[in-house]
Order: sequence, then structure tokens, then C-alpha cells
Amino acid sequence: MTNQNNEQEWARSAIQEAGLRVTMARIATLEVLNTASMPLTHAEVYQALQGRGFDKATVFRNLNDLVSVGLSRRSELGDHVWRFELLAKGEHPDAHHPHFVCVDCGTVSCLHEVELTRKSQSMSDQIGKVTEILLRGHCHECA
Amino acid sequence: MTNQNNEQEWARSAIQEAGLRVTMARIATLEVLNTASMPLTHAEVYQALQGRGFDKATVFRNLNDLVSVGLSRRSELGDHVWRFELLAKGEHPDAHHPHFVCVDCGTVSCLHEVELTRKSQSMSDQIGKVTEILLRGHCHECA
DNA sequence: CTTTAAATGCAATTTGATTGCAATACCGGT
DNA sequence: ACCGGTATTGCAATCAAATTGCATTTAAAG
Repeated sequence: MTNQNNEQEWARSAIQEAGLRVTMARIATLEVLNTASMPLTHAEVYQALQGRGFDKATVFRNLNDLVSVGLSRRSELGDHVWRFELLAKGEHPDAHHPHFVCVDCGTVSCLHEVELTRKSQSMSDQIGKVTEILLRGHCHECA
Repeated sequence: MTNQNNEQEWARSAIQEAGLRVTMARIATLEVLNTASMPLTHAEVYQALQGRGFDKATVFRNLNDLVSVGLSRRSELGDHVWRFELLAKGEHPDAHHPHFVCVDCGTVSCLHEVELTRKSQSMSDQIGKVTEILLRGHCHECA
């Protein structure tokens, strides 16, 4: 109970500080993203809000709004679906942490600790500036 | 003239060797990809074939066919549009080596030596079996 | 030349995403 | 606590990339 209130209060102020109007739909959307442990598609967020009566266009717009004020990141992991992920406070929108995408079930996992070897970093630096690391494969569920 | 004939002849045999039927649409599609200096969208390929009378569904199907027989690679830069690029002869589509994709020009570079740290490998192993490593960013040409 | 499976053209459809607009809700000022 | 202007919402319509169903055509094996 207190927990919920805290979370809602956090969402309220996050939205307000970002310069957006505090609405039910925005609070709810932000809470869904906050609870998730992985990037969510619009469909998944909408699904999680079923019963609350929000329109899907509203959810779309709010997700994009959260992105444009820097609270969330929108990324595309190779399956033509946008995924939305809360940004940690102060986290740079372009500095993606690595993700793992299961090519069978489509599940996405965040890999905060994964990085390239030193040598690999300098090799890739010769090609360009890496902004995103994406691993694909078969997750244990599907394998 | 001889040049054109050579190229067409090359396309014919490439298609045939791949196990597909040799059709006008496929030859033309393959030639467009071969001439391009960067990955092309379906729209761009279709555009380049204007006047030849091919249907856009046919172009779509052929692009995907070329991908599925390993003549071409299909990639996604983050703008929800597939891009198609000819594979160098012998280049393996299943990418056993990491790739770098420039999100600006779409060019794909092979990074044979790049690998993850040991720790990262074991971390990702906990999630699943990694079959592909993809780095995205801005190449030096575009930066 | 005949046969037959593959490929094509055309239209319709799917799906994720976006937009126009009237109605509504937020929020700063009174 | 109330008001007014504007941001936001709901709803339906729309868009664009991609895909599909099906009758017709065509490649290529025999």
C-alpha cells in the first residue's frame, strides 16, 4: 500500500519534473515501465494496462512523450517493433546497455554487465563509434 | 554492352547456383543490389526497377528469396525498414563473426576479431546460447 | 513439346504506428 | 474554490511497410 503510494508519488514527480502534465495515463504507463525488467513493446504496455480503459493511441503517445522528455528510451532490436525502456536517472539516451534477443520467442533481456574485450573495443573503434551492443541467440527456455 | 552481358550472366548463374529459378525479376533485382554501394530498402530497389513492370510484391518476395538462399543479407537499422545488401561470395549469412552496422548509411562491416570478455560470455550464457553479435553505431564516414 | 512446380501480378489484408478532431482534464492564476 | 486556456485523451480514420491468396504465367526437367 505504502509501496504503491510511493511509486505513484515517484511517477508523479518524475513526470512533472520532466515538464509534462501529470495524468492518470502517464502515471500508469510510467509505472509499468518502471516495474518491467526488460524493454517492453507498446503492445505489452497496453496489455499491462488493460482494464484501466486507456486508448492505445494514448499509450503510444505517452510512451513517445516519455521518450522525448528523456525519461525513457525507444529502441528497435531487429524485429520491427519499438521497445520502451525506462532510463536510469541521468542515464544517457544514446548509451544503450547490451541486450539479448531470443530469435525464437522474441524475448529481450538486458545485459548490464556485458562488455567487449579491450582489444575488441579498439578494433571496433577503428570502424566507428559503437552505440549499441546486441546479442542474438536462443534463450534457455527455447533451446 | 559486353559489361551488361557479363553482369547479367553473372546474375543468372548466381541465381541458378543458389537453387532458384532464373527469372527476369530476379536477375534485375540482383543486378540492382550488385550495383549499389550500400544496403537498399525495398522501396529503393523497387524504384530502381521502375519501368520494368515488376510488381512490388514480386520485388519483396525476390529480395527475401535472395536472403534465404544466402545471396543477400537483410538488416534493420532502427527505422523499421529492411535493407538488403549483397553478400560477398562465400560470406556466411549466419554471421559467425560479429558485425558492425552503421545506423546512418546502413553499411555492415565484419569484425572478425571482436569478442566479449570472459565474464560477459558467462553472463550471457546464463541467458541463452549466443549466435550473433551485432554492434551498432556511426561509422567514421558518417560521423 | 509437354508437364508441373515455381514464380508472378494484382488486389486485398495484416500489423505497428500515427493523425485529425471534438470532448475532456490538467494546472496556473485569480 | 473557481475559471480559462491549452495540453491531453478517446475514437475513428489513416498510413506505410510488409505479407498473403489466388488465378495466371513461366521456367526448366523429362
